[in-house]
Amino acid sequence: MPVQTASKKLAKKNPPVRRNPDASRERILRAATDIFAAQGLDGARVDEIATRAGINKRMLYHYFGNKDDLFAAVLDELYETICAESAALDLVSGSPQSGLKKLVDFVVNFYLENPHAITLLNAENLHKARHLKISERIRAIQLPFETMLNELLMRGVSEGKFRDGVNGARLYISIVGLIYYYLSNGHSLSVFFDRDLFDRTEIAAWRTHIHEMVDRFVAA
Amino acid sequence: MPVQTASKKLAKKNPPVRRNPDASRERILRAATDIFAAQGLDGARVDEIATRAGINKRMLYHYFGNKDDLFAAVLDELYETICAESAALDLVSGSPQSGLKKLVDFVVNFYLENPHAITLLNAENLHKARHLKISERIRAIQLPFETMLNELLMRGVSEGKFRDGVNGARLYISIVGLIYYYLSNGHSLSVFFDRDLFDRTEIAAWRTHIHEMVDRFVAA
DNA sequence: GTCGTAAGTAACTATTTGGTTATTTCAGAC
DNA sequence: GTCTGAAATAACCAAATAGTTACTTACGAC
Repeated sequence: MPVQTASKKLAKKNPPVRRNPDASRERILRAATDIFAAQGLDGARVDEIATRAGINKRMLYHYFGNKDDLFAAVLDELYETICAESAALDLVSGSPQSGLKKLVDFVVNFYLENPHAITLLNAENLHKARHLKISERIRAIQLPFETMLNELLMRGVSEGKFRDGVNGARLYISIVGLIYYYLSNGHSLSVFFDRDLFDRTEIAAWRTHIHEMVDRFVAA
Repeated sequence: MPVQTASKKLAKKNPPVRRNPDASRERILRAATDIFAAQGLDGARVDEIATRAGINKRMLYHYFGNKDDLFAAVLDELYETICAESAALDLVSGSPQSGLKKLVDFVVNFYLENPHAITLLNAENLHKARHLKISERIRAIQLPFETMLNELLMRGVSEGKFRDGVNGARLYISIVGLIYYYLSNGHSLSVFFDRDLFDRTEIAAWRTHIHEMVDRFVAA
């Protein structure tokens, strides 16, 4: 109680307490993304998120309701990003082979540049993707991407470059799986295989490896 | 709760309180495996593990020290199992192709039959595999497996079945990655691709898909 | 038999943690 | 100008939770 007199009394040394709802919301989301990614949903601490965001914890509840909904907001943003960036890819200009290369590089780059994504998606799947279930919007963005990929494959077939019968969805899951597992379980794998899989050259070699696998899989 | 009053009151109706240290330890480990797998390291509750194991929480601390060490024990058993079962594979009898098929089926079956493994390994890698770091023993068991796999590949090359230059470790990581990611992120993926990837026929198709990818990757 | 040790139990505690209450203050609408 | 609702803060709370204490009891060695 006696402490408050200071903030109440003098406007002199009082910091103006600038308001900025959008920025506050954004900073909470950024902090939550970092900390949920680093510690998981259960490992993350609301107080730590608030501190990292540099806001009062009460604001976090003000903007996001509760911890679980905050996590859902983080996830939603991630899903949105993945879908939007996938859909924004141009796979049709150029040859089918170069289109496929572009897709592989995009996926590899995405998970290399967004290490958050992996641990967040793991946390989400540990909880059986319960935050995703609702979103019809996701599906709406995802569909064009699937269509585009299948068209790419069909064009490859008609041009005699790809074999027939390759399923687009499965190919996509394979590409993601190859980079995702490598990064997600890289710590274990590095011990098992006695080398640092996060080393630059090792990662570069893995990228080449994925390209090879994909090329050979679709080759006519 | 009301049942326990019996044990407190009279020695007459008192159940003898049979001792069985090995069984107790084992039950704790089983319960811990289940619950760590379902909730993660941070999500799991020590009380819940104790209850599930049907023992007093104090015993858990008696046998395993603390929560983290219990998790380490669970992980250690898992690593041991994976390495032992991998090393026990016989990849040399039969043709190189059938040896490789056997390996793929083993890996796929292992993760299908041990769904625990995936969430446990994810929990471990969220913590940067800090429970694995020590174990030289793991590496000692893993090495023969690597050697066996490389020999299989070399034999395939010399028999003109496989192409040259395929790296055993990378091939293995690819195989695991393909089934692991599919199962680990199946909940998200099922929504994205609007079908139930955990359906029996869907899983069977995925197994075939992995076989195809591997075959085409190593083919001469 | 008896005795020391390990197995087992119930009740407790210090702390952490998600979430609230009570209150103040800024900023834009009118 | 002033008024109202949203933005912001500090202090608080109840429940949950990892880990303990103090004690009892079975069991095998001798």
